[in-house]
Amino acid sequence: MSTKPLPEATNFIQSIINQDILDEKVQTIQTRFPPEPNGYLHIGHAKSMFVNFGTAKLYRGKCNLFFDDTNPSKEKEEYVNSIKKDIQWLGYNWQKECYASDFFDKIYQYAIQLIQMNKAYVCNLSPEEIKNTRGTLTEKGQDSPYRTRTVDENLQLFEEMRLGKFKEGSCCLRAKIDMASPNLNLRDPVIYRISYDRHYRTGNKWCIYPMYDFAHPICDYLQNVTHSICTLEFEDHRPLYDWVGITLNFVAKPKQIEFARLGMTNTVMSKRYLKKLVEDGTVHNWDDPRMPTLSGMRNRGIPPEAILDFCQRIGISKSQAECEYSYFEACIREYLNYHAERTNVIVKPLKLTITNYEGEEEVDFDINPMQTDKGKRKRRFSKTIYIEQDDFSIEPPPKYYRLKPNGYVRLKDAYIVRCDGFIQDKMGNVTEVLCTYFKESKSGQDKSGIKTKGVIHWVSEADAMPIELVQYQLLLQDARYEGQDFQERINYNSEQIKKVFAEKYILSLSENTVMQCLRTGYYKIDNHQGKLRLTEVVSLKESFKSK
RNA sequence: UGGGGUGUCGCCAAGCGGUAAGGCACUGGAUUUUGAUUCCAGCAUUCGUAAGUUCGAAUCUUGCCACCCCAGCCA
Repeated sequence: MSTKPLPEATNFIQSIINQDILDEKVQTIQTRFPPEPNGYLHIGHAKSMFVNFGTAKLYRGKCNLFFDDTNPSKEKEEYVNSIKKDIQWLGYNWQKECYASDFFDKIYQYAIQLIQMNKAYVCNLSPEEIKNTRGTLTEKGQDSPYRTRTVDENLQLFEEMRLGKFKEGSCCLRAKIDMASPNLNLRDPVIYRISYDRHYRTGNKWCIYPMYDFAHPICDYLQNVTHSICTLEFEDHRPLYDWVGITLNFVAKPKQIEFARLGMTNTVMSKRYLKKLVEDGTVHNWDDPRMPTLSGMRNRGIPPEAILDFCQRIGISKSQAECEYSYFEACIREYLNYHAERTNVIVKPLKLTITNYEGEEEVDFDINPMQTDKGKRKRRFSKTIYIEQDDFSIEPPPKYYRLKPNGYVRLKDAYIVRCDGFIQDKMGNVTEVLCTYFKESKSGQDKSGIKTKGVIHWVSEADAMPIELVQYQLLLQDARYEGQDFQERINYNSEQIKKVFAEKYILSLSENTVMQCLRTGYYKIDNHQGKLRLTEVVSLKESFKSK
């Protein structure tokens, strides 16, 4: 018996594992993260990774990456590559990289063993006939007429299935359990089926493929998995999972534990929908910044640490939960506020001329006010600068702290200015603001005595450079309870490309990706084909709220 | 409807018979050269509901109620 103290259980999974260790049922913990390579990973998978990799780490155990590739019609190499990339991006390392397809030979042997034990039979009922004889929720099913075939006959037929002598759907291998079971999964489930689709890894070597319910417990066992953690919808499958282990006499039986999958407001998580968005061209690809995929989030500038923090904070339970998106955003903001290097970007530029200023000087600003040891950066201040259009108003609403005619405002890290006038075009749009500055009000050495409530950011003409703005707007209605059609639920507006101004020195940063917190939004600035690009994803729902 | 689950603040979520943690959101107020951040303060006499056991129940028992999952040769 180990004297090592058990990790304190912070969720029900850990309580179960602690008990298993106390009961000496297990020593080292082995888990697995089991995606099917039929799409890209999304934030829901991040929760699964957090549970599987995180649990293994907590107990100083191991976690494998296991590709559940038993359905050749849906799986692709592209997906396994993206999955591996996304896991690494999140910061997890797997112990072994396994594939269900690596175990096909062994799974096949186990099927034969089952037949020899008279626990499985080849059934010639059509899929529709199987459906019709399965019974209903309230009525028991009927035994297949092929249930009583002899072991030798089953062995012979299964071999012929493997050799490709039968058509798809003409027969399958079924476990012989109980057609009267109240659990539908136990009514002689299909465990092997015929498919002539080419498998992306095994090619045409096989034309019979194990079903999830048969392959999964075997693969877990062969990987020495101690705790097979999956989502709630598999709870009904646990008796079947256990049946396989017991019937095949596994020495160490892995324990299946289920937890609630992640649900979030204002977005959809199901791969079916995400795939549809990609296929009908609503988004560019799986990694479009509007997608809730991990690669989409990466392109949107969401740091992996924030995703993991979110998974940590929402907790693991069995209640079907739907987290508010604002919880996730809080995690992102918290991380960015502490880590993001600040820079100044003017999205909608408005020229501001300081009429009584001549020449040029340098002013300092904190690279990150949360971490002053990161130092300061120099920026040029001059007669002509650009401010945000929103930071100037001719007819300001009450409590408007920013620049207005005859009003004062501080230019961050520089001087206080007063608005003396403005120039409009024929349409009445303000094209330029005229100001005077106060020499004694310089940041850090202010002797002017002027108090300003507002502070606005700016970019000087000398430092300004245009960058491409790629702005995606999305309006995601949470229509899960509204029963609307999918198309009505999700309306992605087309992107807008604009010119914005940023400061040149963001080019000189060692990393080409700079995160910035601007008010409550988040942006990503990167170097795209030699040009600076600002990516912004605006939730219309949120922006309505703020107005 | 048979089976399997879940019900603790608007949203997550601790609690596991001794008298309701925490986070998000929200609301006040203080500091502030990002209307950000930070900081204080407020926010469930009550744990789906009704009985019962107990000196004492969110925690145990029983009956109701609500919601989710299952009738793919998908995972």
